[in-house]
Amino acid sequence: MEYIHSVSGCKNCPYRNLIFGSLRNKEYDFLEESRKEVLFKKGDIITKEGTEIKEFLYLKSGLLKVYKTGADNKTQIIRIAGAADFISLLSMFSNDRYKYSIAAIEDTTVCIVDSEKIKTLARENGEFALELMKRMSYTYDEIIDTTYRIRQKHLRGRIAYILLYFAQKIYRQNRFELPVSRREIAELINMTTENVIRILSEFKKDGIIGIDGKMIDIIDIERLEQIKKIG
Amino acid sequence: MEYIHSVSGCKNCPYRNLIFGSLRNKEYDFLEESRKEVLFKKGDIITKEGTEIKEFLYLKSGLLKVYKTGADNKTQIIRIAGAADFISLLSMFSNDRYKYSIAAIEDTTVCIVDSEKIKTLARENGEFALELMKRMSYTYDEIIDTTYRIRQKHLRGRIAYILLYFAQKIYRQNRFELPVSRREIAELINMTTENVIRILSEFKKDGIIGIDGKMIDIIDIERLEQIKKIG
DNA sequence: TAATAGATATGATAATTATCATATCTAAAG
DNA sequence: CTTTAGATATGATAATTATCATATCTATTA
Repeated sequence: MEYIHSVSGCKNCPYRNLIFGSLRNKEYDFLEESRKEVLFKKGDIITKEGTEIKEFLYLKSGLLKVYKTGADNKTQIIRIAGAADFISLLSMFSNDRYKYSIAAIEDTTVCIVDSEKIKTLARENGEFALELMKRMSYTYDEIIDTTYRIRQKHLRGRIAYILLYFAQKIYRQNRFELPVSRREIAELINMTTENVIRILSEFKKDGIIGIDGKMIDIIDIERLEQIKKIG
Repeated sequence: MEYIHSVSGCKNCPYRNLIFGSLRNKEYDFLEESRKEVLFKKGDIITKEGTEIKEFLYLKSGLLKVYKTGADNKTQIIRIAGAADFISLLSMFSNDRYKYSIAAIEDTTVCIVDSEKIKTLARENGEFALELMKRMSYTYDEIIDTTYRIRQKHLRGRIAYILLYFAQKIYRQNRFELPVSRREIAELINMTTENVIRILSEFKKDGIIGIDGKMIDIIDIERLEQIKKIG
C-alpha cells in the first residue's frame, strides 16, 4: 500500500456526482482535510472484518472483492466491486466494526475519508444523506439480487453467469484476464474449486470459451447466455 | 385488509424510538397527516414486486415474509420480519418500484406513511436520516449474514437453523405453531418442499422434535443446535 | 354431500455436487 | 538453481439433493 499525493481533490473527481454531488464547496474542503488517496496492489487487504471502522472508503479505480469468513473459516465472497461502487457497504452507520473484509484483486486506488466527517455531513446536509441512502440501498439490493439469482442455478449456469459478468459488466470485452483464481470464483458462486476448474474445462472442450491460464476468451456467447439462463 | 381507526398516533407508539426517535413534535404531526394503520389478515399481500412505491411501511405487530420472484417464476423468500423490523427494506431511496413483495404470514398491523414525507423529513432532519441509514444498513447486513450462513449448510442444518430461528427469535418458546407451510420453508432456505417434509419427519423419528400439523415442539434442543452447527 | 385443489407424507430413482486422490504447472522464497 | 506452496487439472467415487410417482389428509367450493 502506497500513499499518493493527490493533485486534484474531490471537487474535480470524476466520481464526485455519484455521492458527493450535493456537497457545497466548504463541505468539500471539510472532507479534504482528512482525505487520503491510497494505492493498493493486487492482493492487498484494505479492511479486515471485525476491525474498527474509522474511515469511509471509496473506490477511484481498480477492482476489489468484499468477503466474509463463515463457518469453518471458509471465505465467502459477497461481491466484486469496480470503480464507482460503494466499497464499505456503509455498515459504518449501524456498526462500529467492519462486517466484511475487502481486498484488492487488481491494483486499486481508494479515497479514504474520516468516517465521522461523513456522518457529520449526512447530519447537516439532508440532500447528501439522501444520496448516501440511495447508493446504499441500490448496492445492497444488487447484492441480494445476484445472490438469490445465483443460488437458483446449477453449477454450469453459475460459471456462465460469472464469465458473462466479467465480460459484460467489468471489462466490456469478450476477451479478458480473470482477476481472480478458480478458488475465488468458487467462493463467490458457492461451489468447490475442483468443479469450477472442471466446468471451465468442459466449456473449453465444447468450444464455448478459450482458456489460456487466466485469459478467457468467450467464443460462443449465445451458448453461454443459454447456459446461464437454463443451467 | 382493514383500516383501523388509530387511537394513539406515532408519539406514543412503542416502536417510536426505533427510527422516529429524533423527530420533533411538529414533524410527527406532519407524518400523522397521511398516516394510516392497516390490519392485514394472514395471507394478505401487502406490496407487490414491481409496483410503484408510494408509501413507507412499518410493522407494528404480526409477522410477514419478504419475497421475490426469480427465474421460472419461482418464489424466493428473502426474510421473515417481525415487529420492529423494517419491512420495506427502504428500496424507496434508490427505486420508485418495489424490489420485493411482502405478504402477511400472521395477522399483521402495519403503519403506512406517505413515502415522500419520509424523504422530506430525511432531507430536513439529518439525525432522522442517520437513524434511517442505521436501520437500513443493519437490516441489509442481517439478510446477507443469514443468507450466506444458510447457503453453506446441508439440508438438515438448514432445517435445524430455521426451527431454532422460529423458536428463539420469533416465538421465544420451544413449542410454537409454524406460521409458514413446508413449501415456504423450502423457498426461504433454498431446498425442495419434499426434502423439508422428509427432514422434519426424520427429526421427529429421531426424537428431536415433535410434530402435529403446524405445531412444532423442540424436544432435544442440544441435538438440534448440533445439527444446525455441523449439518 | 361430493368434488377438487393444495398440503403433507414417503419411497424409488436420477441428477447433481462434493470429496478424495493424484499429477502437473507456476511462481515465489531461500 | 532448487525447493516448496499453491494453483490448475482430471478421474473415480461417495454423498447430497432433486425429481417423479403415489397416497393420504384437509379445507374449500360447487
